[in-house]
Amino acid sequence: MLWHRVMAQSLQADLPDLTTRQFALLLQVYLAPPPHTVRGLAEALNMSKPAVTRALDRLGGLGYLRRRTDAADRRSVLIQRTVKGSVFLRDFGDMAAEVAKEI
Amino acid sequence: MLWHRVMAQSLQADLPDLTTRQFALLLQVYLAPPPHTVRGLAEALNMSKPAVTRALDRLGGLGYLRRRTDAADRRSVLIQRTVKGSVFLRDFGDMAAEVAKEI
DNA sequence: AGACTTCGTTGCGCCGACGTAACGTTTTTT
DNA sequence: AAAAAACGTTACGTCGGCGCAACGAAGTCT
Repeated sequence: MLWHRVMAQSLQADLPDLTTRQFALLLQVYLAPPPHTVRGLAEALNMSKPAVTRALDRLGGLGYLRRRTDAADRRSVLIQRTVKGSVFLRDFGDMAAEVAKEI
Repeated sequence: MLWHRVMAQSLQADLPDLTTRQFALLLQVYLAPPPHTVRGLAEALNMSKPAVTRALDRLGGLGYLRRRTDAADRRSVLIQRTVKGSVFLRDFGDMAAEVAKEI
């Protein structure tokens, strides 16, 4: 019910409209233990590597996470969390909690 | 945490990948008081009418809701719930509840 | 009855995300 | 040192959803 209100309001406010994959990727980075690489994320979420790359472009552009080349293996890119992403997910978690309460 | 697992599993299993708008529309139909018309949904969710029409095509194709021409005003189309849609949202609600518990 | 309004849908061009394949860079193997 | 492999990105064509505009069908007004 509140979830519904938040989604409706999210559309009304023209908030960032994330794809299912983009959202799943965000959750994976924040809720699964690091380190996170492009390849690892692609396997975990059954996405192609290019799809992960583009989702990272999008989420990075929104400031929800950051890329960082691995010092130990310069081929790899490590995905890191950001304050802005944490806030975004915190808000979403609160919403889910209130939804659960009303059911 | 469980939400995250479900989304990840949803991708793994190639479950229907709903747009934010499609999902919001589904929630609106199931959680807001009827009757639901195309125009009403468009206003409530800040979507254009064609967007609503096509979202209904998609969700109807999945069996998550049904169209029904209004007997009183044959111009209007009433959007109705289905068992399949109820089950889908029930599962999603359970997921949200467990997410909330783990936080 | 005829003009006008309202409802949902369809046609059109556009933009974003997708997967496959190819690429440059870095590391590992022999 | 040369060859092979691994990592992430980019190029390319395709598909789906979007908004705007136009349409047919149905109801309302005078």
